[in-house]
Amino acid sequence: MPELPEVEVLARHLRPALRGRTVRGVRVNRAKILQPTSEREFKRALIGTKFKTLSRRGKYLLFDFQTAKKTVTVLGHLGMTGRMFIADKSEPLPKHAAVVLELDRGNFVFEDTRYFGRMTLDLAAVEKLGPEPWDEKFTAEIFRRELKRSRQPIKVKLLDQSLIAGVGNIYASEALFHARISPKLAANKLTLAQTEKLLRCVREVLAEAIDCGSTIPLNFSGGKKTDGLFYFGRAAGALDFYEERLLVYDRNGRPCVKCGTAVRRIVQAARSTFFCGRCQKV
DNA sequence: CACCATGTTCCTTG
DNA sequence: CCAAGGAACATGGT
Repeated sequence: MPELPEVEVLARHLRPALRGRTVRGVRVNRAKILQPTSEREFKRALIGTKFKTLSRRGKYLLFDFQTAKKTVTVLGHLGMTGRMFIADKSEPLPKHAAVVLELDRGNFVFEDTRYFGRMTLDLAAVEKLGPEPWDEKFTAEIFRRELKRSRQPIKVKLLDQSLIAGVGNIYASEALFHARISPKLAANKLTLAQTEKLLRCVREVLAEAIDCGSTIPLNFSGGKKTDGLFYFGRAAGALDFYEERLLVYDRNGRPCVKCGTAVRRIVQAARSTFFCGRCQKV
């Protein structure tokens, strides 16, 4: 479930659920998820600590746990299929529960079928991130200056987390559609006006997704497939609510909502891109 | 069997 | 040194 909006919504749900909780024990079913932190190191650092705060940076979650002496920060990333939720201790763990924090009340479960996610004490990844989309210092001028250095298609650059943090494959296509810019346009060819518009659209698309997700009472504790997958309504077979919000993503061959032309799917940097060849000319 | 999937990192090539 | 492309990671859905 992982792009910036989903991670932000998850953080908002987890924060109150973790408030005041203490870590009594830690279970690791997939040590790979912790690397480069070792299982022993991870357990020793966390057992006995108390949850303090949770923040988001790009698609990463930063959990602060506290002992009398110091703060321990855990970096979480959902990869492609990761989910995090608080479950009653009586509930059976899902098949791919990678890490479980046994709390004084309930379990914090990190489940990830493909195990691409992370739960680690190594914070190096966040230091490589570019600015948050809403960072006021991240102006269109600065954005454009960075884009000038690359001839890669703009869609591919939007996925570069060191350029701007949090945009993923779905919202990259969506933002470009909103901005009426072709995903194939070379990054260094964007005009300042286009760059301004794109930055505005990235912000709008992400903000809208956060709003939308935040209004939904996610049930993270259940085993249902749809839990937490709020933007994947179609694949999860539910919520047409979402379907309407994604205007091009995963809509290959279906009519563009603005002009009726069939939405196209192309492959860029080994990832699907969806766009309208008529609305997104340049 | 084939192909697809919300992400990141590492390796190679130029 | 950098940019760019592709494979790898691991599992499941269609």
